[in-house]
This record gives sequence, C-alpha cells and structure tokens, in this order.
Amino acid sequence: MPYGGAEKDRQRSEKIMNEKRKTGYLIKTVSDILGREANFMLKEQDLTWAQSRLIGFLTRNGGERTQKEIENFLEVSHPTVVGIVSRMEQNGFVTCRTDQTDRRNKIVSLTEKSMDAGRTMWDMLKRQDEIMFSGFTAEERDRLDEYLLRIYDNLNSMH
Amino acid sequence: MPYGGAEKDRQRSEKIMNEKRKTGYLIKTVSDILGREANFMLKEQDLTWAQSRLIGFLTRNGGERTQKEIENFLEVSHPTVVGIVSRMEQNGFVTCRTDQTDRRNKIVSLTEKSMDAGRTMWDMLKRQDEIMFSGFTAEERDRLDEYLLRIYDNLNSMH
DNA sequence: CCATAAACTGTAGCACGCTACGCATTATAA
DNA sequence: TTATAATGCGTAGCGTGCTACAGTTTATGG
Repeated sequence: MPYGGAEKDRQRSEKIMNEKRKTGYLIKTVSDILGREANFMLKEQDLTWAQSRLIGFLTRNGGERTQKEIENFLEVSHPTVVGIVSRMEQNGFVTCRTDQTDRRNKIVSLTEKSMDAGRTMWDMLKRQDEIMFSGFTAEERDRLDEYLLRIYDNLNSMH
Repeated sequence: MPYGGAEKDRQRSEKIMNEKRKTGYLIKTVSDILGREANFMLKEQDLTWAQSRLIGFLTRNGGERTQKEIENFLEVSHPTVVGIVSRMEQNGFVTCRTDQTDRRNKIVSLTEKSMDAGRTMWDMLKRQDEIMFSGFTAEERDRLDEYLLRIYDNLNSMH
C-alpha cells in the first residue's frame, strides 16, 4: 500500500530485464521495496526497519551492547548508528550510558517498551518473509543466500 | 576503499547467517555495498549511482524523457526523481523544459557533458559488475536474476 | 612518565529513499 | 460549458546511508 507506483504497470519485470547490468539494479529495487513495506508495517509501532533490526540484535545478545558492536553487526557507518540510536533513545526504545570500565564505550540497552514492541514486530516481519518467498523451495532459498553471500564476499575482497 | 568496516573482521558472512530472516538483510547489505562502491567510483565524474542510471536510461531512449517516465523506470517516488533531476540540472548534466503539447509534463534532456561522462561511467560500472560476479557461471547469474524477479513479483502482488 | 597513536563517539553536510500535502494543467461527466 | 476528477510536478519534513573532520579516552613506545 505505500508508494503505489506498482499498480499501474504489471510488466516491470520485463522493463528491468531490458536494462543492462540488471542484477545490481534488481537487488537495489528489491531492497527498496523490502524496506518500504517493512517500514509501512512497523509504522504502527513507531519503528523502522533499521530500528527493528537493532532491537533484534540486542534481544539476542543480553539486551545491551556497545554502539561499536552495533555498528559492526549492522554493517553501517558509525554516524548512521549514532542517528538510529539517538532517535530510538528519543522515542524511549533504548537507554544509553557510558561504560565505566572503558569510558570510550557507549552502552545501549533495551527498554521495556522495546521488548514489548519486539514481540509484535516479529510477527509482522515473519509475514513479510513468507510473502517474499512464496513459491520458493527450501533449496532455492538456500541457493539464493549462497549467491548473495558470494557476491558479498566478492565485493568485500575489492579492498 | 570507502567505509572500511570490512577489513576488520572476515567472518561477517557467518554473522549474517546467524541472524534470523537473513535473506532480506543480506539483500539490503549487498545493495548498500553496491551503492557505496559505485558512488566511490563515480565520484570522480561528479556523479552518483542513481544519476548514472538516469543517464543510462536517457541514453537508451533518445536522450530525453518525461520526468514521469523516469519515475516509472527508476521505480522510485516522484519527489526522489525531482531531487535527482534538480541536482543533475544544477551540475549541468541535464536540461529541463515543459512539454508544450501537455504543459503538465517536464521533459528532461541529456547534455553534452553527461554524454561524455556516460562513456567512462560505463567502464567503471562494468568493472564493478565483473568483480561482483567473479566465480559465477552464466547459469548461476540467470538463476539469481530469476529468484530476484520472483521475489520482486511476490512483493508487488501484496497490494 | 610523556608524547603519540589508536579507538570510540560525535557533528556537519550531503544524496536519496519515503509520506503527506498543495498547485497547475488536462481530461471527463453532468 | 462547467464542475469534478485525474495527472504531473513541487515542497516540507523525516529516516538512513555516506564522507570528512573533531573530541575524548585509552593504549603504546620512547
């Protein structure tokens, strides 16, 4: 339902196929749609896709982690993490304090509010996952992951 | 070379695999890396990934198209196109005029500058493509495209 | 010990996605 | 024809990504 540029033409697959270097743009396009849909579903909880991923990470890791660890996990630049954490702190989803054993570290902790949100959040994202992969066999899903990881490694080995 | 969070740990594939709903995040991560690397390469030409794609589209379509057609092709929201076109006009990569047969339409045209840039741009992006798919067979590439298109259609059929 | 390097966080400024709203122009229907 | 709808573009405001630079704290080497 967000950004309805889709309804109009049902032949966009062909359109994309006609573009050279299609695969990279395809990945980008699918990524955009995923984020758009996730944000639409999560809007009700006052969350975003990136924020939900941070909640998931903290939930699976004792409820609090360093901002640096968050950065390593999300694989985004540190100013991006600063922004996400700031907005979530503003909205009461996390609290922050400085690590007293190493005052360079900023420890980010989940709040009750985010733990509550995390539960319903999970169902929404699972539903998206099911739609996304409807018609896929387990082997196909695995093969897709394998391909993406190989591309991921190829790109990272550039440097 | 941009955003060197990669050098540090070489086991990020595993890290990602340990996350639930990994595929969506993998697509997002690969998409981010692709854009980051493309932007790094294109910086020399004062271009971005999105802008290079617009140049490619116009080049393959007579050198000028309506802003609405651009929007349909890039599959992004119209304010996003407004921004991209404005910046490119600012930098002399396109010129704009209103269609006199239907004054609602804004026609965007390539300039000499962007046609020149388009040539070297192409080599850069092709190089990225080769790195990205090193070790892939043609069948694997085709299968990846097929999977992505199926996901694309699955997500679009939500509405 | 002290100077220098390394590590972590923060800020500034930008590109590019999005939604929501408004304006101008054209198409449609009564 | 004239009111209403549809279409195309623009602006406002925000989230998330980036680079480049600066500040604070800890680690290291002389």
